[in-house]
Amino acid sequence: MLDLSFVRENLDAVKKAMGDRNFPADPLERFAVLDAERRTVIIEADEINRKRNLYSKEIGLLMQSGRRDEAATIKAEVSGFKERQSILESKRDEVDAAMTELLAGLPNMPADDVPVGADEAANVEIRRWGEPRNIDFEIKDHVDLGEALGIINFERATKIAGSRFAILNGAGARLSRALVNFMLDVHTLEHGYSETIPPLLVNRTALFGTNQLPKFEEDLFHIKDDRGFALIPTAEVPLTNYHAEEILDAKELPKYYTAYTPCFRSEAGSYGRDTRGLIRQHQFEKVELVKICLPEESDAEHEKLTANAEKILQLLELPFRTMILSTGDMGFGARKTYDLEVWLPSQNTYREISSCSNCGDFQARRMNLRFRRAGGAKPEYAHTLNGSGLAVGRTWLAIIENYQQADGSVLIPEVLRPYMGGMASISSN
RNA sequence: GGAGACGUGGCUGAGUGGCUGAAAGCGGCGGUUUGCUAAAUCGUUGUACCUCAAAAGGGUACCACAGGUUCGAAUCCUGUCGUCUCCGCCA
Repeated sequence: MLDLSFVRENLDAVKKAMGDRNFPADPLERFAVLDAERRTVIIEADEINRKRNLYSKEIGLLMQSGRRDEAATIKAEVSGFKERQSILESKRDEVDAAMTELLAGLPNMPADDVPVGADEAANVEIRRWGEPRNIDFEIKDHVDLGEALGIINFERATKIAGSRFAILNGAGARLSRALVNFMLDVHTLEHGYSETIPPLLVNRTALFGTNQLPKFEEDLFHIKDDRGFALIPTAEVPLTNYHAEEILDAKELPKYYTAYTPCFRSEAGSYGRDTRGLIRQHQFEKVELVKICLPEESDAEHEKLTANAEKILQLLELPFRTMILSTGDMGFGARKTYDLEVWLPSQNTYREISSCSNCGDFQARRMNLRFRRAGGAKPEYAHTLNGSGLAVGRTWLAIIENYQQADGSVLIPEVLRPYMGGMASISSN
């Protein structure tokens, strides 16, 4: 969420940012009016409260000195305030709620070095790692390969749950488990992240904190329960909210958290897209990276976090490229995002496998996550970052496709073999 | 699921209708003392919003959260959420 006085003082810059993001700026047309209205109401409400407090104090004093008649006179007078007071209170609530709604509905300001552009076509490649393998036989995709190997099953998943679900079997399930363990080991043992097993159901407050609410309600699976639970769409939600409403000591920062969790997304509005295979599922596995850090360190931490995710692809020897997303393609809460895209032979292109974002203080303000520098300094909002390290399902299919052999078998990347009990390839016999 | 207790500032913990934004202690910050450290001692120390060109100053709100009673609520009432103890059940 953007700061009220920031928006007030930088209205034109905010409008421009909304435009760059392809975001309708019309909510901002209301801003100045609403802001003025809000202040008018606050001034009048505070003033009437001040008078009431003054009179009430006087009544107390009169009562104590036994002058009950005088007290009663003033009492009668103050009673007259009640109606006006309650009108002002409700007006104030109304205006405050409208302002919060307006601000909570605005996306983050893009960082200065984010390319301006309408959509993903304006994303800029900043580096590339590895060479796509030259495959001199007919390339199959992971669905054909996996089904032939008996390690993935879409039909039965559809029978049990529906479309956009998959079942992994045997070596396929084990490969997924191996990937999770491998990723967590690298991030905890080499990159310094603290492993966490968070709740998979979260409340609405947490969802507001990481900006799934109020705008992206329909992307979530909601639990039929009066506590307002939803299934997490990403472990970013529980990990980032971990320190919500806290004031951390600056010395404790940065904090690095990682978690493996299933993630659940309704994929409302993506009906025609990626219907084949494992790319876009209602339920998928992900190892998430989250950092909470000082404002002046977030850019450097963002680079490091992105490098941490890239490291996994390098160790797995999967070719990828790193993109910086344009203003039009960036997520709601991000001020800057790097996407990692892995090479998929079947699509002859690179596809997103990780998204690493610096959210600045945008989420911290929503969840009141602050820190305090040495001594009696005022609390400040921390910066939050998140990234996939990596999406396990997409890594799984990238391995199947990139490591496919002419006979339909699939080699296991060297680093994963210890996690697979020494298995060197998956084949149908 | 049943019964009971509780929820106060960075922390511990007083406070059962007005003089309480809140005692006291710890911690933090500043001063004095000190060769340094430690100790002692004095002062200071919540957050948000409004007002103000700014600062100073002034004001309002906040004692889990949301309502209510009252001229006046941390304190009384109702609901919600959470924590603890005992019983039951369970991975």
